Amino acid sequence: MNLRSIRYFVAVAEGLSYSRAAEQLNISQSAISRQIQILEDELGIKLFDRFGRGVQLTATGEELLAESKAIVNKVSALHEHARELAGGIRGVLRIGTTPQTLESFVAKVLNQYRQKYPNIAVTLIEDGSANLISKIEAGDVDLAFVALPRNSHFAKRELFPFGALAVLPPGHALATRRTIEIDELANQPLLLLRHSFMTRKLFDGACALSYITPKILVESSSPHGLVSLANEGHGIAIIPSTMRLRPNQHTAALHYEGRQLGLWISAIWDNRRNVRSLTTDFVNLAHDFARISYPGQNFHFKEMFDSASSSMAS
Amino acid sequence: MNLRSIRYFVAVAEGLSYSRAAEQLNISQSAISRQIQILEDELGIKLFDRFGRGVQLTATGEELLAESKAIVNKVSALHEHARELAGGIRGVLRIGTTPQTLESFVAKVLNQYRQKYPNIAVTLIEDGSANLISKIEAGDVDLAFVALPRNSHFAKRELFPFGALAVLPPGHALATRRTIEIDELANQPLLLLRHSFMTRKLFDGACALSYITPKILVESSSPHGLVSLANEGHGIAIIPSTMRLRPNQHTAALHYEGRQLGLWISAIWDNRRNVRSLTTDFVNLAHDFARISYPGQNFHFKEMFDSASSSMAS
DNA sequence: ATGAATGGATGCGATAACGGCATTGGACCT
DNA sequence: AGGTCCAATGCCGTTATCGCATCCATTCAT
Repeated sequence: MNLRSIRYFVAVAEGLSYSRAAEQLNISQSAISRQIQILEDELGIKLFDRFGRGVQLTATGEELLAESKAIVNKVSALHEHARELAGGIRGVLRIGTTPQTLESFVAKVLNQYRQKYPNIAVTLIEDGSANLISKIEAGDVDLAFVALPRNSHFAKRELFPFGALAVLPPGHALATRRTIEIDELANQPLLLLRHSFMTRKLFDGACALSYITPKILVESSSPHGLVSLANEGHGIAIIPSTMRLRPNQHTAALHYEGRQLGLWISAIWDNRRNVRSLTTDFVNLAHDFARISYPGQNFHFKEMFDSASSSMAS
Repeated sequence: MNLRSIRYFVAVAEGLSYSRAAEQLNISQSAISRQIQILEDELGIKLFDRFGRGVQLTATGEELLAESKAIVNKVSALHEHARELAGGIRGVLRIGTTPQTLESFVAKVLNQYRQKYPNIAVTLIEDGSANLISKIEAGDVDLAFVALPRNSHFAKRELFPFGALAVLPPGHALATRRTIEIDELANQPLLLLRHSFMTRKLFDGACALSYITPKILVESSSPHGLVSLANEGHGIAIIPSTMRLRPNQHTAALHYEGRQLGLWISAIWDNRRNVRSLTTDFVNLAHDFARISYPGQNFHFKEMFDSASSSMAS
């Protein structure tokens, strides 16, 4: 069964004439005649009664007409839908982020994006970095915002740096410093995030490389909680620079061997898959946004930001 | 846009493999590959991501899959529906009859028909003979039961004779007769049906040919009413032999020049149109039914019945 | 009644669509 | 590295489809 014959059938049934239908479809009348015959043979049914003057739908033809119209319409709808998707006019964009990045960055970009492309439904999936990378791999999300390991094969675009900050209790010996070396924290009571946080991974990595075993006082999933504890003098909190803090909150950047302990947050996606314009649009928007403002930009990362290129590497 | 490519797309999407889909559809893998490419080009959309190992639906492909499946299913349904219609398993049969024929004959045949073909919906259209013939002409009904004029070009099958009966008041001079010639009614007060009734038309025709102007006492649309009036002695009622009467009701057959005044009730249809098996089935049933019993068969029409052929003339 | 006009059917040849086979090329596994 | 799996592609035969011209039946007008 062919769509062409169904289309012709509907055209003829609506115009009640082979010739008219042919004209309307910009084909010859013989083509119509043949296709209708093919359809009739295939279905084993007479669709039209032929008179000298014109044709007329049979009772069975009448019954099948509604269904046929529906099919033709459905196909048109499919085509239209596809065209919209191709133009990125409509669709679903699935974005994965960590809760922190969502709050501090993605949410703002998303606002702009929604204004610019109101017909695109964005689905946000919150998860840890590692899980997000799996989701990219599996195709469950189109795009993720994570700090990417260096050996990853995904396409990425670096957006902004984030680093580990130390929040020092008021009056602490290090409270006046703007930067702190990892070694200096060796014997300090520490307030740390859980292992699922990229900040914690960075910190653990630096400790391991420095042969330091940190004194962990508290391990929490709440950066804000750690900051409170620090302010009350319980210890030094290690938090991501992307956190939104009180303006007068004193912090120091964590360094390892004189270099800022941090990574680039990137938009990453899978170039082996079809990359839609929806996706690149979002990435571009995020990139432009990060050039102007990004979370934690007041925390001395200018040099990191300037040094790194932001290219569409694969 | 071609149905074939949509089918292939669905098959691949469900099996998540070109080769598997090809095997399932009994075609080569290359055919699949091409059709998917054609579809992708046509829609301007990537439907699958190609990896070294297999393929995977893109997000857009996912979105279009549901619609595509729906289309494939709709087409299957159409095909199935058509197949049923072709086999006469299902469908709508539109039958036109006069109210009298309906009550006395068609209703009984219809009962049998419904038992035999329970899935066929029968629509009954009641109307006068002339209107029914127009409806056949226009294709508004598939089949009609009427007394057909001799010059009609429709296909017909003669079912049973019907004739004009005279109902005589008790004690009337002609009350013992079994047959009455038209001339004998010349000066009798008559109880007649309206002109829309075939019986009346026959009677009027015979009167005209006999140069008789009948004395019309009552003109009614109710045969039963006429019979009542006749029994009360108001005059002679002229009614169709198809009427159901009390067993002891005395009647005489009306003759014109020695011949029974009557016609054949036929099933008629338009052979220029597609004639479905539903229709011929009903005709055959009606014919078989009439061989065994028909309304008014106890009124001396055996010779008429035997003399006429019942062929599928066009 | 007869010829013109209308409208669908059909034979024929050109062409596009389609499928199969064999082969290529990339990714993955061992 | 070699083998395997799987999709892509070049080549070629087959089928589907179309347009043109023509035919045929019916209808309409003169």
